Amino acid sequence: MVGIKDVAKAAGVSVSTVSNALNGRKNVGEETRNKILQLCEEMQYFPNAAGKNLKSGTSNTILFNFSDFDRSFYLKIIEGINDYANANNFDLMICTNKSCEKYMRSNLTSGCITLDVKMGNEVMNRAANENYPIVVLDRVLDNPHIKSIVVNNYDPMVEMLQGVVDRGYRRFSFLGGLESTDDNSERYQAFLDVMEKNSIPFQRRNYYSGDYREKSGYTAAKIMTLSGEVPEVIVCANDNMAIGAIRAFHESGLRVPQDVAVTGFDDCDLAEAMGLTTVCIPNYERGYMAAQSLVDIIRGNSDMETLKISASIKWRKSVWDKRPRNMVK
Amino acid sequence: MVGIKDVAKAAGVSVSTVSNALNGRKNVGEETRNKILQLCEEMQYFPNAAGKNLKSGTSNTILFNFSDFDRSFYLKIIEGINDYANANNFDLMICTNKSCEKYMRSNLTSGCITLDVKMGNEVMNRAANENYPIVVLDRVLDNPHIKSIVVNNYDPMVEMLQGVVDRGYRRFSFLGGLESTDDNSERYQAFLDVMEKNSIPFQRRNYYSGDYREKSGYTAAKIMTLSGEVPEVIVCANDNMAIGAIRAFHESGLRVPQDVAVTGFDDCDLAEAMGLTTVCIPNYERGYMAAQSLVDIIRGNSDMETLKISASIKWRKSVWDKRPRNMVK
DNA sequence: TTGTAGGCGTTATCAC
DNA sequence: GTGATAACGCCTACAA
Repeated sequence: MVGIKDVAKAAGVSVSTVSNALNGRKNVGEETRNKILQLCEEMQYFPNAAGKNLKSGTSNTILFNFSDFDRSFYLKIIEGINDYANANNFDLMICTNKSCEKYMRSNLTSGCITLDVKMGNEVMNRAANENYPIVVLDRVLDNPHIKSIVVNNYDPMVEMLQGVVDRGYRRFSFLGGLESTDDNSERYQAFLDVMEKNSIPFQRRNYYSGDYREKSGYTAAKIMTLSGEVPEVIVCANDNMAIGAIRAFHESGLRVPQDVAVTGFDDCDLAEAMGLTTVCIPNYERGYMAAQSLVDIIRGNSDMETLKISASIKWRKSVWDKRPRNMVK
Repeated sequence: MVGIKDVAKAAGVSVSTVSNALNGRKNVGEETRNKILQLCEEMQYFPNAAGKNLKSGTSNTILFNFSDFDRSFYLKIIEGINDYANANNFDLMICTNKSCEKYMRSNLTSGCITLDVKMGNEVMNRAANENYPIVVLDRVLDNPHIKSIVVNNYDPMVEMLQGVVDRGYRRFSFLGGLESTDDNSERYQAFLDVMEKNSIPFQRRNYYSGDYREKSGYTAAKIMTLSGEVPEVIVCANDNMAIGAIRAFHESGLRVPQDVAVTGFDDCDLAEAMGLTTVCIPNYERGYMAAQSLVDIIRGNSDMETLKISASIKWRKSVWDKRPRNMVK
């Protein structure tokens, strides 16, 4: 590995002159600078990030952390982050839960965006400080150096479910996601409130527990069909589980929506193709805004208020209108 | 930021003793060790990766580089890499093209896996050496420190297209991907060879240029419909473009496969849902094998032979059997 | 305009 | 068992 020292020796100057030349400082003679730059080229010198960061303590790099490879919208979020970062001269580094703390707590990065159920609150609270801001998605933390960006789950869920009720559905089941997540609580609360508002009785045994993954939706739906407890509509806490459920119903010979309707949440790629009625979360924009917030904070413009972003409803064929005059459609 | 030095001061010992204690060396007294460990806990000490790497020159970390957020199979590849890395005590760090060279050339990582059309060969050739191996997917490079893992495009493409011919199709169009890629050349060559073998004339004007993205497939299909040059079947160099084409055909009122059949390549998530006939690349396994190869090389077991992995065909409803007796189906 | 020296956080070597 | 001390590659006063 060729370092600044080797270049200095080759150029017959000191290391500081090389450093100055490379960093575009003006206290270097025209001739010297050219010679150094040319040598760097020839010798294939490349600055070592470790050494650089260690000294300067600054990196212009943002870290993104995730650990769930099942949900393709992560790519959209990364794309949003990447676009904002690139446009603002920040580098992007991505890691999974396992090595996240390592990169947060070593001036290799200037701040972190995290969207990872496996990431513990303690880890974030330990890492965040006035020099290291964190933006967390889908979770609200009470820490002056951590900004939250959450989706407004409640309102669109209420709106969608009221629409389902209005279309004539009465017998509901709910398929929940990870119960430790705020997302799941809010979506479930919205569900309960709509039930109550419309005086539709709901029994806890019609709540099925899932983990947001397709397989858990599949399993839940299998259980329903085997036990003969298939509802008129199954409301899922996310699309993946809804898709798993649809697959299970199809395998059991049940038609969606004729025999059972299904709703999701997220609007993932597959949702459109499968005709799933769902709530659309603007993921690219979420990533972009997260990066924007983080860079703002790094630059000292600290708005740490929780940001709530809104979502919209996509009506598709997994729910139809049960009311008589529309049956034909 | 609390460092080893602060802990040493608090414990009333020297920095070397703290370092020794933390790294589990046996030349530290039982009592001293306990006191140090407890202090680290209390003071929330966390080792700084930059300092560590700078000194040790080793990192047990593998780098993955990609830049295309349009293709969801990247998540599967990442998952494969992550699983192998975790199981073998390697950390995973992911970056996009922009900052890749920085992380390759600064002992923060021990090797790199790259799958990125934007990554230039020169960059890889500069970075790879006996201490820094690279595994590159979908590209073959002539460099003793770079191992290639490629998909056998040719054989499954020939097999699939022969099947299409056997089903009675004769008027073909080909929708190509980025022409600089080996993948595209091989897939196209397979196409040409099947045409020739079956004495089906193919004119170059029925080759449409795309860039692997959905939009380019959409555009190409729009052009076909508008110019009235819709073939019996359109063979696409990947799924994304095939999906774009299907969308365009549907918008123009054409049915798939009744009015026009479509084939893809990749077997992305959407392919199954949309019923696209395609070639299935085992992505999780690809990622896993790439990580395995890289770790092997890092550990000195250097098999640098190009690895060719095979793919399988998925017959779905975007191609049906045109021959009379099966028309009904 | 250029060079010297100290330090960023860590580990390794070698005295004690 | 423990502690100085010198590196690793780079940057930045400050001195020349």
